[in-house]
Amino acid sequence: METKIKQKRPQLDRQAWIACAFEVMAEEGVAGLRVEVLAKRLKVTKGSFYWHFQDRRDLLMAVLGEWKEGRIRDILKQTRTQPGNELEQIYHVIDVYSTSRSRRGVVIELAVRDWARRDAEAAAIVAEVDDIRLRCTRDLFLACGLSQEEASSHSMLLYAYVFGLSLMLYDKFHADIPRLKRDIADIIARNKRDAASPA
Amino acid sequence: METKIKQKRPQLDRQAWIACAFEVMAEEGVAGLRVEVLAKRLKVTKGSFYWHFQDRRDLLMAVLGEWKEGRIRDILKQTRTQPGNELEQIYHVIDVYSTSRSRRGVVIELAVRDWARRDAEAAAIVAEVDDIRLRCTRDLFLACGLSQEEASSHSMLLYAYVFGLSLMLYDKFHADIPRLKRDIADIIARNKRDAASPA
DNA sequence: TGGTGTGCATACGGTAGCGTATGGACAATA
DNA sequence: TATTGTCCATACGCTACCGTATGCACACCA
Repeated sequence: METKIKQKRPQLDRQAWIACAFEVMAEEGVAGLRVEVLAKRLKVTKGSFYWHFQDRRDLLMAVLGEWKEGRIRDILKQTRTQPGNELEQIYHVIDVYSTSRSRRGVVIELAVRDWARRDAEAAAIVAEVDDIRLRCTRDLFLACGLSQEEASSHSMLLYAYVFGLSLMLYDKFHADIPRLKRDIADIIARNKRDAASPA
Repeated sequence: METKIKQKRPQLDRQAWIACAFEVMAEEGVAGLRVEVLAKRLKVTKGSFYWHFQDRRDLLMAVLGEWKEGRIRDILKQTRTQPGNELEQIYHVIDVYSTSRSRRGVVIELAVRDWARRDAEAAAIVAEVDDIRLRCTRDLFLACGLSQEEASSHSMLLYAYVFGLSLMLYDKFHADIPRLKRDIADIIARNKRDAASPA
């Protein structure tokens, strides 16, 4: 004798499919992003899917666009700061992008980059995002007084490090990983420490 | 009127299938590693495959084992050096593992790590390889006079950097990428440079 | 010359997935 | 109340796979 719920399904839109696609992509990668799998998750049939999307690629491109916008918005947010606070902000960026924080975001990031290795359009988007990110943190290093070349090197090191870290399985290597990460952040943020702090 | 070639196919063995599997994995990732695709490449049918292998997973495990052995052999080779030559060897490792060198090796590396994200056995192998690599370069840093903690940090930074670099698309960022890479290698190899070289 | 095992071909059943065609429920509207 | 548009279900054909069963050629061996 259950209350007769009207079961008014909220009507799906493209956004709902895209959101679900990010979920699946985080778990299975782009290869696992199948129309019928998404349909099953959303408890509809693929008749619905092909109403909202031209085909599978249409969805993939929508996912890609959304990812790009989100990543750009995020890096701008993470690197915007008050003048004088740039060094602290650099540490913040390293921390935020270091795996442990948002496992989900990292996994999606890796899935997209894996995708980009075999798809030109995805590669173009990733290249664009990478370029913006590199410039954002380079500007932080510039504000800290590094030269153009130094700032560029450190910015590149920063990103390569945080992404590379997300690829590795280093649990057995050292007992105090957080400490290692702090030391590494120091190296990336200002390798001048040894020269400056004793002065 | 061609010479009547006897077409004596050389008889395939497991090794031939595994070698072909590495090729396909480099191009398509683990997801693209299909029995019938390999068969087509080797110009046989899958009847042959199931003669040499139990099933698809049997091949995958063989690939994984081979990858592990090769990676361990390689890191031992790349980090073995004469006493006193350790710093140079560190630069060598950074250079060798930096993308541009062996595109093929890098792509396979990424494919395996992508695989490890969803397969426990692959993850275990990757963890083992990572651990060995981290220890190998840590020993180089130790020989250079760094403390245990410093050596560990630098070793971790080194690997995260080289793998992370292979994930990125940074062409537009800077005109002289080789120079940036050299500067970064300096940072990783000895962040004491600024303190030491003026002395 | 018959026998045996190796290495592969052929054929089959089964699943998963793509995209299409068509129809039906339901709401808004006229 | 009839009409129209929106959103989804159903059913279909097609391809790419997996794994199995069985047969066939050929070398080697007695």
